[in-house]
Amino acid sequence: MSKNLVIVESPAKAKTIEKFLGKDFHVLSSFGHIRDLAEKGFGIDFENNYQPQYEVPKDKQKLVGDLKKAAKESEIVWLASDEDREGEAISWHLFEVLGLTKERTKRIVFHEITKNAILEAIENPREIDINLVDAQQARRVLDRIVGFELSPVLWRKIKPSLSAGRVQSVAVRLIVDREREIQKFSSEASYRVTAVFLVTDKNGKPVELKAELQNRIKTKDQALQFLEKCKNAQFQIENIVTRPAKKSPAPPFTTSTLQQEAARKLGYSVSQTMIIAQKLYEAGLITYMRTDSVNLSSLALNTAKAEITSMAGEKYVHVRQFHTKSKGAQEAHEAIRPSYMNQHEINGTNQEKRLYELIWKRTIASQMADAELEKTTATINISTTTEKFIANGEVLTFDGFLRVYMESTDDEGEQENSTMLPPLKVNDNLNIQTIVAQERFTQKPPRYAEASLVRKLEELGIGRPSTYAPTISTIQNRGYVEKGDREGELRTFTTLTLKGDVINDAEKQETFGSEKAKLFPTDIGIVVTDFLNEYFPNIMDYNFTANVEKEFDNIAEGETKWTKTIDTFYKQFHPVVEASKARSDHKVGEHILGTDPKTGRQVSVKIGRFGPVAQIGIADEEEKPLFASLLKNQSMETITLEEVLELFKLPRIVGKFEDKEMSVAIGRFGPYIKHDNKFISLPKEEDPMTITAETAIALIQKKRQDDANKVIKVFPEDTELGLLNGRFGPYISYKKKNYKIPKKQDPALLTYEDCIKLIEEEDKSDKPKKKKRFTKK
DNA sequence: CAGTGAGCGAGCTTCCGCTTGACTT
Repeated sequence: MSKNLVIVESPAKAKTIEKFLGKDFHVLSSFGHIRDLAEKGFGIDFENNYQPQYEVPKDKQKLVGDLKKAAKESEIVWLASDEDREGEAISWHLFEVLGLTKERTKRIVFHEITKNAILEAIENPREIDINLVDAQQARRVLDRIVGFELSPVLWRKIKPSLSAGRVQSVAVRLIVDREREIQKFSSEASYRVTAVFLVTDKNGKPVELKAELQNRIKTKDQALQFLEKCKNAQFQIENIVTRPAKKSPAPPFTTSTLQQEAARKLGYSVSQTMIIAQKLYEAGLITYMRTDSVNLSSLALNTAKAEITSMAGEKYVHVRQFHTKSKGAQEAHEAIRPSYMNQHEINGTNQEKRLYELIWKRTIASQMADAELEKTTATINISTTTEKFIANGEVLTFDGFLRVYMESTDDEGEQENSTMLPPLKVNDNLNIQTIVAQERFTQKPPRYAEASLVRKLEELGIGRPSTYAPTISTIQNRGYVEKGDREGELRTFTTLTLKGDVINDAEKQETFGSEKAKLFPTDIGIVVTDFLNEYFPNIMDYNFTANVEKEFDNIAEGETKWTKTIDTFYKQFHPVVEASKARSDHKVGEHILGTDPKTGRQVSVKIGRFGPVAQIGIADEEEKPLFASLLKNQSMETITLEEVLELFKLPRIVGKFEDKEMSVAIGRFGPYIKHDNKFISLPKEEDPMTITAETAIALIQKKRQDDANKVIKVFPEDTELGLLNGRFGPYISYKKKNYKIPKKQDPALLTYEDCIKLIEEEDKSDKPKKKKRFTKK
């Protein structure tokens, strides 16, 4: 055994570091935190000054045992977890759990995985910073209190299994607030006026010069008046200004900017990006992918410089060190960059290749020279009015970093590619070709996509690089938010065209506002957010995290005791929770739409056990109430009495087939036909209210056909056993459980005995399943 | 995997941040 044991957080890091340190050092990994508050209950002793009750979780016990053993066999244990609040706490937990002593324990930190950085860290050990650890304990305990006090209130008031927390509830609020902004938004029209002139280029050939009127025009009448004025006007170049301009490269990637760019340029979801990046990291191709730092190691800077020089020449090099702007950044790691700058591309899946290329380009570009431009603005005078046309031109005089990388933006605004202007002189008279006044509308604020929500959270200092992707998943899994598309709407707009002496007035149509893979709040999300906003405005405040972070900083500085901070918070927070529980009115979010004209009973909507539900009658009445789930595209906020009454027209009998009734209804998975106790989903284009018996029969027969194709083989020995074709290829179905078939095996050749063998093998290897924690559907 | 939602009551759900696998419908 080695004399020295080094413990880091990540196994990939351990492998790299071991190479730098040589034989006397053995490097192991803690795989993140090794201890946490007790899983059940609060895990906090409220009677005893908020003493945390820590436990080693089941899946960490073996690891902790191994670490203990390794520590015992080593002379010195080097705790090398990250240099941030969480990392310090990990070191402290290791110290406590492994039973280490101060004499033979050293705490070291490094921000980059380079040999020099690590050797230097070994030269400069320190002790565990208990103040920083306390700041982490405060963070942990606060999050537990907020989450575990609020969630049960939601179970009681709205629906079981819901959740609330410092991060997720604010994330949902952002989406709900944005949705309301969009609803409130009314777009304003104005006229954008563009002119096309004919001028001659260097060779005497006619070319077009496009220019835009300085200000937009408010109304159609005014636009017409303007065009009238232009009919007999002279157009003359009044002024030409040319000025140099620069574009600078974006900083290298952090977790959040990588997620944004991968979404924009490659169309990856936030979690997809992280999974692919993890692969690249484990293969040693990139640095750590969960980071808030834009910092690059000096090694990286030097090798990037060399790479750019050999690729493009020294002129293209501009070494920069960027600085993190985001709130609450802890900068324990480098920016995300390629491990080796001279590796332009990699082997791997297509997705891995593309993500790597993106990271490589962004990193290299960040160390390249600014792009240089020459911007030209020509002002064009109109003889009959004081208004001016402006023509903009742009010439790239030096491409600089643009040679490898251009950052994308979320703006879908009307951007015109600026190009070079033809040669112009002041006082030149211009030949007008057309002037077009086109009606344009102000745009609704866009809904958040996954990545733009992450950007907003980061901006507010809410959440950490390691939690962005899980948070996005959580709010979708809880049913607060749904990712979806919205089809664009059609609208007409007016285009006025002046050509010669004639003004043409035309109406055209365009679609607008279509959105893809955006986050929409559900009724549950809206009701939960409204409820939390009402009772817990402090927690829901966009600045709540930033405010408590200041408190944590004070603890880290040793100015405040962490239990004092928690005590102050809890004494204020807990009574509010109790008060919200005591509220004895009906379900939160319930509202009454009117009365059923047939029975005179009350019609209302609320969040039920299975989501939004409409109800006729109330529970206390002698006659039981009737219920019907809202449709996917309906919202509790906007649904009308008429629409609700429609819902109760189902189930509807559409006719008979083979002497059995066919009925249509809407279930958990959408509209379906029920016939002979079998269920058949309706395709999207069929409306359950209008579907005919003929169509229904056709669907039933199609379903029978499909089912027949599904079966590869059945066995006379046992009717419960079947070989079937499924979404993931052939499989064995037995007693309602599914079993795999080995890939190389031809399923058609399997005998009854083969199948039973496969089933027994798989049942045997079925390990006791872990609690479903992340993958709950 | 499917028409649920009363009422009774037991027992469960839940947070955020560090880390990787295991796991397949």
